[in-house]
Amino acid sequence: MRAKIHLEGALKQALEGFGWPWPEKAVIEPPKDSSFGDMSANVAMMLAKEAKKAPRAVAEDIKGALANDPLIEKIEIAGPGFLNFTFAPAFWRETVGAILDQGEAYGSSTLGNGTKVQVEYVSANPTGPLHIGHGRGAALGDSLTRILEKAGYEVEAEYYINDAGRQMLILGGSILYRARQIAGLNPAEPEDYYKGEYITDIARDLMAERPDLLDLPEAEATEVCKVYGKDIILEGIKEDLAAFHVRHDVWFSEKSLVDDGKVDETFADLTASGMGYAADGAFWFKSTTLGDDKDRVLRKSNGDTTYFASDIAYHDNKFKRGFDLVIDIWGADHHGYVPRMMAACEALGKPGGLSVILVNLVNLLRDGQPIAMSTRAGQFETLKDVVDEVGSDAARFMFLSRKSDSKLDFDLELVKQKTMDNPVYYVQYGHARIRSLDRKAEEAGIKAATVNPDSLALLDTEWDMEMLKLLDQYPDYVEAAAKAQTPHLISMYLQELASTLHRYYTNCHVLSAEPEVASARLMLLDCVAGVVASGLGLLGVNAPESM
RNA sequence: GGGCUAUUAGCUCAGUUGGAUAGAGUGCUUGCCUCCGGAGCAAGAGGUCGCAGGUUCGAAUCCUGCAUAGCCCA
Repeated sequence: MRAKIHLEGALKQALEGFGWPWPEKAVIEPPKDSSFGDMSANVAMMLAKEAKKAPRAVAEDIKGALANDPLIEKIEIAGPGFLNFTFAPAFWRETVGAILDQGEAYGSSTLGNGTKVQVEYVSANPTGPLHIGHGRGAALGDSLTRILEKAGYEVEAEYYINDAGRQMLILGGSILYRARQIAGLNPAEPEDYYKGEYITDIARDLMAERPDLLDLPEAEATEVCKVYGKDIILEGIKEDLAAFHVRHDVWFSEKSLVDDGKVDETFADLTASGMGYAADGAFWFKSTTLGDDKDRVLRKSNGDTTYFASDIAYHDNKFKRGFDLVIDIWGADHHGYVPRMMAACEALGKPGGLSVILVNLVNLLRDGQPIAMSTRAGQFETLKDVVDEVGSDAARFMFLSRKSDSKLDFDLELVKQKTMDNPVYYVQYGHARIRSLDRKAEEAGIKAATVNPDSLALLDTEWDMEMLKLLDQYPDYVEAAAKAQTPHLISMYLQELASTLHRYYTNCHVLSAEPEVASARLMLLDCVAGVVASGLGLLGVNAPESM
């Protein structure tokens, strides 16, 4: 980040001197191949037309203007018009000071500038325990929350409880059915019901608490079952999420939305803005004006409101709570719903206010063999089972090491392994290794150096430089992950950081070096451990002192 | 039937707004311990970026068609 800021400033000044505009699409970043230098800029190519010169000639002019910068050691021009910069070692060494000064705040930025963001995720119907697929959404949402906060956004995490629809009636009916079975009444099997064993457990508990249950009228009994079941299941969901270190600030009830008349309010708003109308005894959303192929029903002629209607009202409510940006995390099977929801937000006067992240399927495997999952049939691997078996850290890292919108193979045996097959151990081991070194150093009476020109000058090997350059990039990765809403960038950075650390460890011995050098290296490794811990923290993964 | 998303090394996957010689890990081959945790490090081999056109100084990336797979809607 320091390198990027310095270079951008210097380039802007140089371009201003020539009277050339700053190209909007300029890319200033470390080149993919480090043999090209420390930082690379493609501005010359983009200015060629403006300056009426060949890209190479433009690059030569810029190079001349920056020739006297004391922090830049070397400037090279590559064929296509890239300017490649190599910074002086002294510049990189100051990264240590920046990291130690900022402490845990290192990596934060003002990118978000206090923008109010809501991240809504998991939001599974309270009709059964969370399964592995919900776990992926949970890891993503929680990590994104942490990353956005680090990047200067004001974030609220929310769980939307679908407690008003048909699924809840089915839940009530399922519990009642099991209760009657337990009582030996031989009831008729419902058309559609949840078959999991947990339903029977809930029915048994409820009967102990309400011995009068089966004497109640059908509708009332179903209602009692529904409310009781929902509360129990929701409690279980909260426990599972807590064990997975997932945070929700607000638990928002769909039922409260309906009961408070918010749906009708939103209908009125839509009518006022010309985006809603009544016809054929129903109420319609005029989505055709926003590119949909047909208008959508919000309230059917029989008076029932559709899922879409409560979703619009819910998003209306979110915006009225003052969020500048609303991020929804959904299962990828709802992708067809995205344009419609986007259109609805536009109709609510918030174009661009909604961002939907899709989370694809998780294939749960054991030793390469698929484990069958089906919620309705009651046979599935729950999130709890998986977390109990492989641990929260390994599961979260696995979920967050791929971009969300692609299918993920989750092999329990691989995720559990404490080997190179499993990147989370590689990264955590890096942290533990530094801490182990700290303990050894303490025994030997060696302390980390303080930041001063003498101690910094001892960080003079190629591995020191490599390490410092990568540490300097951490804030850039945080910003990139926040902008693109992709936590897996952090995971990839951490793997690279760990790899560089292990290389450093092998090539630059600490305790056997001269005492001053050992102290300087301990100081650098303190920075590395801090950044590893910070990055793992963004993923919600623990940074262990020893393993 | 209409639509969305994917297809990159043997395998699992990165690749930001179009930019340099397309990158990691794993697996395979071969090296490195009188030394801080070898749970490590290093080197090598491995590619028609699904196929065919197009756009331009330049395409894994953008456009069109086709193939295959998954999902959504009717």
